[in-house]
Amino acid sequence: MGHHCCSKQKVKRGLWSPEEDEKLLRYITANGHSCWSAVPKNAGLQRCGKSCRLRWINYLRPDLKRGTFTEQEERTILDVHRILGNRWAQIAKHLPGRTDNEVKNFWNSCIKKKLIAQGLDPKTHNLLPASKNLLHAHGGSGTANNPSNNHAASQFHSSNGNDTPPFTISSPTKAPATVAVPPSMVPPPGLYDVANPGMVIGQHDEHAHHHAAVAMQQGYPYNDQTNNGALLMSFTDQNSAGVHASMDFLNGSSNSSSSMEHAAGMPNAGNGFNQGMGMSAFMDETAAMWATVVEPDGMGGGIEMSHQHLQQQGLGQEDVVGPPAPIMMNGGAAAAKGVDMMDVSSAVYGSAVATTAFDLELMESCGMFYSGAGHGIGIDQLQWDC
DNA sequence: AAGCAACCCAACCGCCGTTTC
DNA sequence: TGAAACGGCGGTTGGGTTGCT
Repeated sequence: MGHHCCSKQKVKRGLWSPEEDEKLLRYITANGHSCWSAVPKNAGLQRCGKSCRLRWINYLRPDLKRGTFTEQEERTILDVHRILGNRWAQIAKHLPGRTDNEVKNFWNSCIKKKLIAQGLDPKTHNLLPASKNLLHAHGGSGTANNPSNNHAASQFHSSNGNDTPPFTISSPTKAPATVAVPPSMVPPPGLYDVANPGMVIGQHDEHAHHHAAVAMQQGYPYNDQTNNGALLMSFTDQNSAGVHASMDFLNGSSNSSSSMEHAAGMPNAGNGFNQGMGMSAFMDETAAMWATVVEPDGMGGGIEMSHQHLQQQGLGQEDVVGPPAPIMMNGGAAAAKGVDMMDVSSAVYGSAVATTAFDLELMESCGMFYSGAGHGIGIDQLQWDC
């Protein structure tokens, strides 16, 4: 059963001949395509309007970029897909000259396989269960989240006795029904314990200038109910010497990679962040949140927490400041882990310097910061009125 | 060289939301 | 207000190409 516009007339199907291409190209160049259903008749083609539209969009359009995808394009696809999932048209909008069909084909024939080869689920960008099991088999008692749930954060445990995972992947793939954050709830810059809404761990002030802020009162600043992709996703690698962080979104309008550049891009928003300093935070379904602050030189880092809160958690400042120290905040039980962070994209592509066109427009286009009730956090607010 | 399998990608299918009448 | 037309999208298909045996 064909499309209704095709069922009315006898139309040709299959590959387009050069003659047909020329007819369509000539017609649209001269007349445009205000009404696709009229195009085949006016252009003298035995095709349905839908087929003409597809041919124009995917092949004849003059602004199309042909040829293989660049590494940068590849990274952009990966980054955007992580957030949007299989919304190829949206992804393609961030790749000038590329069509949704092209992106989709490239994903299915190339990127998807790369991810699978890396043991990652191409849908969620999480580790595949088989890979998780493999890594769990390295030993150590687990603090793992529900292992049957591929969406949960995956934690692996090294044999070094400190129960520190070799790396951690967290990907909040299930968005809450609605993240409605009234403007009054938009918190000031500071570091927040997501598991305890309202609990301010760190304040932004002149003296504690390395504090980063994540304002996620009840979950994720994410309102795409159909998407299963990860909003925030990072690897943490305790064995890495440098401090790397990843905030895979929020890299502002600047071109940023998915690792350090993302983290460094975030502070560009201004208030609440210092230039060149990034924060990485990611959460899992148990509302656990990891966070770290990254120094621009990649040597410092760690998290500064309020002394009061540290005491509440039975931690001293030295526990979290200094060495790279992402903090896991889960139900108020903070645990300092000496881990560094590496973005999954870098893990896949082995590059931490490539850039992406991923930008704030995307965030808005997917409704990421807007609640259904109209009380969501706007991009401008997310940047803290920069 | 022939046969086969895997891969690529252009095109189709069917659904959905929006617009028009 | 509802039906039809239309445009757009994501999933799927199938023919052509390439690589391997």
